[in-house]
Amino acid sequence: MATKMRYWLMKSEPEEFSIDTLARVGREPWSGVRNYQARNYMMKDMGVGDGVLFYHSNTAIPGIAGLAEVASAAYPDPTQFLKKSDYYDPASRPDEPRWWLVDVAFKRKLSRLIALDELRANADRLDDFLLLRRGSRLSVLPVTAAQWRTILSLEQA
DNA sequence: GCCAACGTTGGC
DNA sequence: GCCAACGTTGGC
Repeated sequence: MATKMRYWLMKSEPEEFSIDTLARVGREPWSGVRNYQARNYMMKDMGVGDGVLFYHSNTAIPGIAGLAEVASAAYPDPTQFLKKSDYYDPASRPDEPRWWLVDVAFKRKLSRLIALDELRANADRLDDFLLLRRGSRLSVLPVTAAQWRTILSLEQA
């Protein structure tokens, strides 16, 4: 019996890794997450085929730029063991990795960016969307099926 | 276990 | 570049 499909939002700084980069490479290990809550979503709750809203953060107009999907089971983030990596974690041991990730595969770029401002303007239709919570900094967060549908309907507006 | 200091995120 | 919000670290 298939596990129920879930939906997520994953943030990336487009200067580091944008939806266009994902379109070009097709698939990418989501490395560098160093927050336990975000890690737990990837490690414990994600399943292959889950929907992903690809969000551009820390840029002139932050917002949802495209759609992707979870493309692998969780596995240890190799960058935590690479001394030269920005994501190196000297406290993590190979026999007990601290940081896990999933691969993410490109689905499509949205026909237009759905900006954070526009999401805020529709907050009443998005029922406590975690992205819009004050002070929210999570880089991986769950999206409900209803929120997913509402956001995609905004694309046509 | 408390909490001040520090580092990071990310909108603006 | 600023800084509010938040997470982590480490002394005690």
